[in-house]
Amino acid sequence: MARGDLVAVALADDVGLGIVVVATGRSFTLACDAPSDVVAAIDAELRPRWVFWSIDTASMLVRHGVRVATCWDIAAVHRLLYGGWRADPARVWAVAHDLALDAMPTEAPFDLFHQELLAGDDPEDPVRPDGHLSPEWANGRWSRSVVRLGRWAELAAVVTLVQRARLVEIEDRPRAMLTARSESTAELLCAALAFDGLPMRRRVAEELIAAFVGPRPSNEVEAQAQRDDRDAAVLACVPGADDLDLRSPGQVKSLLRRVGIEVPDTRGWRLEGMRDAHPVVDALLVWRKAERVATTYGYAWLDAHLGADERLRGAWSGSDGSAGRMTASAGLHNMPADMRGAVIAESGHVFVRADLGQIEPRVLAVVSGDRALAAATQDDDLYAPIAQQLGADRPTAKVAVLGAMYGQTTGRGAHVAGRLEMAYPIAMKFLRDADRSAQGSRDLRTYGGRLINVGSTNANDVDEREMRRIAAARGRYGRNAMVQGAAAELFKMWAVLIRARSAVLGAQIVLCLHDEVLVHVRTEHGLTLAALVVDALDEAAHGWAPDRSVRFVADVSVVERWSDAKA
DNA sequence: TGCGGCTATTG
DNA sequence: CACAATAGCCGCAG
Repeated sequence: MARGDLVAVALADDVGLGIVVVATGRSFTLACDAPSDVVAAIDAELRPRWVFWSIDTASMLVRHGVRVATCWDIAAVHRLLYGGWRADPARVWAVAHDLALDAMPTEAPFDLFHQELLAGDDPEDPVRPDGHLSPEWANGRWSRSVVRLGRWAELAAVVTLVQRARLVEIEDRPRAMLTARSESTAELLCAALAFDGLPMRRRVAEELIAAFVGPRPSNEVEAQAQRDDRDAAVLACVPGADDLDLRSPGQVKSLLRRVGIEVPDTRGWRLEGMRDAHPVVDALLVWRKAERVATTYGYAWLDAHLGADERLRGAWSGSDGSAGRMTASAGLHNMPADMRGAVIAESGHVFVRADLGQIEPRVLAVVSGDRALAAATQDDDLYAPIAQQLGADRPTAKVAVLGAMYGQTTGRGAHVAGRLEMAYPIAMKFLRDADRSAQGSRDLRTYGGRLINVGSTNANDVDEREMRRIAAARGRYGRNAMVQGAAAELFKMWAVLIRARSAVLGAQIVLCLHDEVLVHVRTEHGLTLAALVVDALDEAAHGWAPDRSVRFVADVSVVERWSDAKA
């Protein structure tokens, strides 16, 4: 048996850790409430692909100070195979055994009536007579017993085998097994990201916030006074508007109406061009910026998410429920650019920051197999050769390509859509096919094998016009999900390779942002790590798209502040 | 109190 | 201003 095929199941709950190693068809329990150094030793010596039911095990291991190299994350693979987000053991088990989901048992209230109903069940068997998993077991009955632990681990091994078989069976998706592995290992990365946090200097962050909303108020009265001052600056622009509430879109609309500005909504991009129409417009936009900082990225945000060790922590998910991008809470994925100046490497450390250039059109070239588009990716800036091909300027070419990937049908991009179709017919057909499938409520599967669940509309609920509008939106969603999803798969392969290769440098990935990665490392290893990150992209891209006809590029820099790197 | 709408931030 | 996400406040229904 190959080293990588050795399967070890790690299970963890609040009280401890258990391990079962499965080899050549026989399983034997190594330990229950095993010390974490046993896990670490097994990982170092045997390098198994650990099997986890979910990221919870990885998180538990990380909290115990153990970072294993690779894993098979049953929940992550389930999401890949079947789409959506729900992937608890009972559901995964049922799907793996083709059992009806609506017959899935829920945990019975502990009373005599249900005791009666369950009389035929064996509490020591996690599988009920109807084939479903016992909810009691799914909720932790396996813990603190060597025998039950072994039984629970066997089930995980069984599910793993079913999942592997189904990945192989997916027609026309040869990268599915590879994707399942990297999606699994990305869960280990997420567990570490949540634990480690993003270095952020509290004093600097507070200064940046103060620049927008003033010093930290010491009580609620002061906070209210600051709010009132901000509001007054806007309301003073319009006589008699003192009692209007700027936080209410309807009242903002009437505020604007008083100065002769009639708008269907008050979104920033709509008001942007009207700054000259009346002073209140500019005042309102400035107010909105400050209000955003005050409510979402202000002192309360720091207090809630920035630890005493000056690390910003949020919850990480290896894939969202649709196309499969990573998600993060606590503002880690939508922190205003102005706040990035506070993301500063710790003393004696630097960040290696890298982002993939123009990843979506390059990914489109791979997944569609369009040779003409692949040729364009040889350029550092692929929009340059595309513009030349279309006989248009670069901004127009870029808008057209992005519009095709998002499903835009109006505006400047649509103007050259015909020429885009002529120049890159394979890529355009790929997008159109995805659009059409999704419009018809047919599920899609990404290049790496992720199922994209496409909803449907009940014709009774809406009229014909609304029906078409929803179908069109579904088409745009499907079109984009095929590109965005594949890009997410490539990104995660890159990220987990960086994680694996940079472990010897003591490096820590501290942020993943769709096409960008931030790695924290001791200063003396900065340049080595930067080179490693570039090599990792080459390796990931080659494994993902072996024919090498599409070029991927990364912008890499070694910096002390995140904001120093913005290209 | 929960939820949809509006708004803003990011890729 | 199309695709995706998180997140806050308002207004309304229950």
